[in-house]
Amino acid sequence: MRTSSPTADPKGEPLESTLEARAELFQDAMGFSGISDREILKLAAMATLRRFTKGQMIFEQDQPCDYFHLVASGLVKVYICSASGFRMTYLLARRGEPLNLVGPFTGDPRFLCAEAMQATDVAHIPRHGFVRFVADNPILFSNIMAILSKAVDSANSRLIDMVEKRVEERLLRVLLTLLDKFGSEIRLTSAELAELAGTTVETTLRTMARLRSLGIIESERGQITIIRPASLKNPERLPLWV
Amino acid sequence: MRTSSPTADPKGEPLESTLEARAELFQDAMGFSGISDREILKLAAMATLRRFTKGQMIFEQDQPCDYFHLVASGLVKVYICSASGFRMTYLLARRGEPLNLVGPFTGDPRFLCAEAMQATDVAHIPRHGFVRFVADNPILFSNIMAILSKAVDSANSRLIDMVEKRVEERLLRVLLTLLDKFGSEIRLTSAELAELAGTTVETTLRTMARLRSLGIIESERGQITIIRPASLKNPERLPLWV
DNA sequence: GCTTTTGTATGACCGTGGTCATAGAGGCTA
DNA sequence: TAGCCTCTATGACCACGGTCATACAAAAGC
Repeated sequence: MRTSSPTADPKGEPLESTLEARAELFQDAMGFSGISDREILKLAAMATLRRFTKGQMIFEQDQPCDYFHLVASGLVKVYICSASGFRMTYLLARRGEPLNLVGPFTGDPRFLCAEAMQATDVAHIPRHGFVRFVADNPILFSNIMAILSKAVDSANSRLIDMVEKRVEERLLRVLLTLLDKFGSEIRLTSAELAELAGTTVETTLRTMARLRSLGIIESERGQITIIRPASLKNPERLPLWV
Repeated sequence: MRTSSPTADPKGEPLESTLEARAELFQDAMGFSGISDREILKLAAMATLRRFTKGQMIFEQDQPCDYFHLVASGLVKVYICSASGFRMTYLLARRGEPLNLVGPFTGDPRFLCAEAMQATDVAHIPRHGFVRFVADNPILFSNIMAILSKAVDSANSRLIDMVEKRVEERLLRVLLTLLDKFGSEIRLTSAELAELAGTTVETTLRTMARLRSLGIIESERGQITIIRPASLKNPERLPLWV
């Protein structure tokens, strides 16, 4: 039934898991609220878990999309990569967050790459099964649309930021977003922050030095601590989606 | 039945139209392929046409989304507007193109504004009716997802362009896109081009002067003619989505 | 133990492009 | 015809931030 398109085998190590554990994962996954337990079990039955090590790719750009991916544990960055190697991270996903909501519907290759930032487990559902499931549970459509609308808005909002905001402002917005999502202890390197803010490592380090001298943050290798969260919460500054 | 939320009356002048004319519009509208004629008639029955003059707003940001909009004639730009007044156009829609595919599903206010660039007619469908129609015609979901996936990819791709491409390259990409969509005669001003490329009018004018001296384009007031289309078709350079 | 790699830190340089200014040409209305 | 607005055009200025360089500390590998 499958065409002989250049599909890629899923990466990562297969992982044993119980149906209940998978069901529990989908139960409170982003975008899956309002689905009955019985339906959730169908999803869980289709899913398989795979384990990825730090730095391992979960999917790469220009590959057809054969699976829907949902993070079960760990942390994943989803980014786009330009021809010249420039990266822009636009999603940091942890347990319960999907990596590719759109891809499974078309199956077409996209620009996106996903990479594990830590040891990470990811649930895979074959795309056709996923699409059929969504068709059977129309509530999912509204959920997915709501998420996509945020994603599109966020991307467009960042576009404007790139034009009219300087690096410091963009970095503050990234920090605010991370504060909302991960709390005041942010375990990211300057390189990772740079990819989120759309700038270089050097400029990020310089800007961080300024923020440190202002007493807004403290930092050590691989970790940033936000000392004065209030100073990030400028009413002009909304958190990004991610 | 309607809540007393701060809904805005639709703008523009009501326009008489026949059911057949509206059906014909939806027939070949973007994203509506694969719908039976009988179903199309239902859509057409829900729709009303409104006329807008050049410069008139079709919807504005932070307004709840009460209608699905489809362009029947003319040209509309959909853009986001920053607090400081900076604009970034991300869609030029003409006959058959929807203005807000996502909004009707959530109804929430978004960042977007839509403005008529010429005398323009737009079909309005109340959002609840539209959502119900989509639920009854699941093919629409895949169509919409396919369009959204392009929109998200395009936004992300432009994000990368903003970081690593200089203005000339971005402008060339915009010109290539416009060439594909409108042909070699592009009836836009430098200000409109600037909003598409994410730069200022002055820089656009300077860059256009350079392209003119290279013999790539010719231009007069309100119009750009691409003389050497081949020179835009660098294999590195993909057209944007719109 | 050593070496290598990764992350942080900072200086020097300078190009792109934003801002402000001025000016003229084309089009519209009164 | 005058007056006004829009669009085009171009010069002068300079700051933000990218690039390249060096240095050092911490972690990781062998």
